[in-house]
Amino acid sequence: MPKRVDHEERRTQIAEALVRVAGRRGLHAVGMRDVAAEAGVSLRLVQYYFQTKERLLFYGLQHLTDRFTARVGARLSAVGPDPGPRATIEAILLASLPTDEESRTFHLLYSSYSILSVTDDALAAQPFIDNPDAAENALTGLIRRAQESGLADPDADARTEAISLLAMTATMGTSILVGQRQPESAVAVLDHHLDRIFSTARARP
Amino acid sequence: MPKRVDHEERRTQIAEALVRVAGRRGLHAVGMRDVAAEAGVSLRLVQYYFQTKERLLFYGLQHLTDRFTARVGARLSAVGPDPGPRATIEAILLASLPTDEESRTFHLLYSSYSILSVTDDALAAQPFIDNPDAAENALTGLIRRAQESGLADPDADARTEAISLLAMTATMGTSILVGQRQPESAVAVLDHHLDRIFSTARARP
DNA sequence: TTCTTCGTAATACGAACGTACCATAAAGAT
DNA sequence: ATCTTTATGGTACGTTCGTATTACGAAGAA
Repeated sequence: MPKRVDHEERRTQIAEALVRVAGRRGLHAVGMRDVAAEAGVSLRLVQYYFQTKERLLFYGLQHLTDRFTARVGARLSAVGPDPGPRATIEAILLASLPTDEESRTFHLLYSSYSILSVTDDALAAQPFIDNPDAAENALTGLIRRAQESGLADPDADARTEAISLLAMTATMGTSILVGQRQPESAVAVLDHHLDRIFSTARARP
Repeated sequence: MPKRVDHEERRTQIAEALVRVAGRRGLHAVGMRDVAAEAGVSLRLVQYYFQTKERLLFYGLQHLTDRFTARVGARLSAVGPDPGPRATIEAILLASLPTDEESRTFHLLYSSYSILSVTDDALAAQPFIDNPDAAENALTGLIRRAQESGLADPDADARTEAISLLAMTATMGTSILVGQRQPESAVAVLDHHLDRIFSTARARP
């Protein structure tokens, strides 16, 4: 046989080509020939490693979320050793905002997949559904721990605030993507709410 | 000539067929033949009233936003004559949540158009961009007036809160759409923040 | 060495899509 | 009554897409 190549590596290479071309022209517009050209391989090879376009798209989504998870992890370690809960939350949220090319692509494609999953049952059954829950649980835990440490408002509802922060981040991310909002504006809004949550003030007049 | 039909009426009829079929199968999957079949007319007629598919999509988007604006207006009048600012805001936000078939379709298609506009310059230049600004300004004004009337926390930043409420509503709407969240949960989160904003408590310990 | 299997290529096929073209009946205008 | 315009239908064209088919060189197995 020929050089016995690593299939997983090749699949990753092709999936990254998919992400690049989809980030440029939109997920709806990418064909198998585009992916092949972008990856520098023949159309037949894309078929060889992913038998069908559907499978290619699934794999691409998986690859996308994996890369994003790794990216958030890297951001977290970058804020220094043992960061406080607020810094941790801020890092997670800011990593989700489309401020550079990679996060822009991620946001665009993740949104595209989500919207697609509404009318595509096969996609709706894919694993990326549990990702939001994980983020929500993580933020809820961080806020709870901050409350126990006296760093955050003990009267705040941790889960509600976690949901709110993630929800605001997502929409404002899309607004940045379509050019309706500047990243600084989004950061200001998020910081506003972090200030509120991470204040030990008890509000009762 | 034949019966001299109202062009605008026909276009509306076809645009509504577009919205229906796109709401069912997704905007990316709708072709001119589908729209023609759904509207009960020939393919040629769709071409006759909209020369190109791009124009059909533009008109469909316009029709969609018009219908939604009317829907929100109807909801507003339904809350009774001269409602308070909070009831008004609540009506606007709840009307945006995809809780029935029409709002579900609106949310799905508006999101699809938005995502599409990121990679489609012609769509990005379309009018639907200013709609979010209008909602943001409306909510900001309502909060400001509530503050002046002593109904809302005078320390709140009206615009930031307006942005936040709309952002949360949008993301949670998508979550409902993809089946990740129940409408009641979204309403609870929104009410939580409305309670906070519409409390006259001064928070300083 | 011969045989089989794996990676890669080129190309063909059938379907679907947007668009263009041709046709025609009906209703005013002259 | 003829002519022109309008609304509508049918259908053909060219392209693109996902997928299938065929082919072939190279490397380990026998």
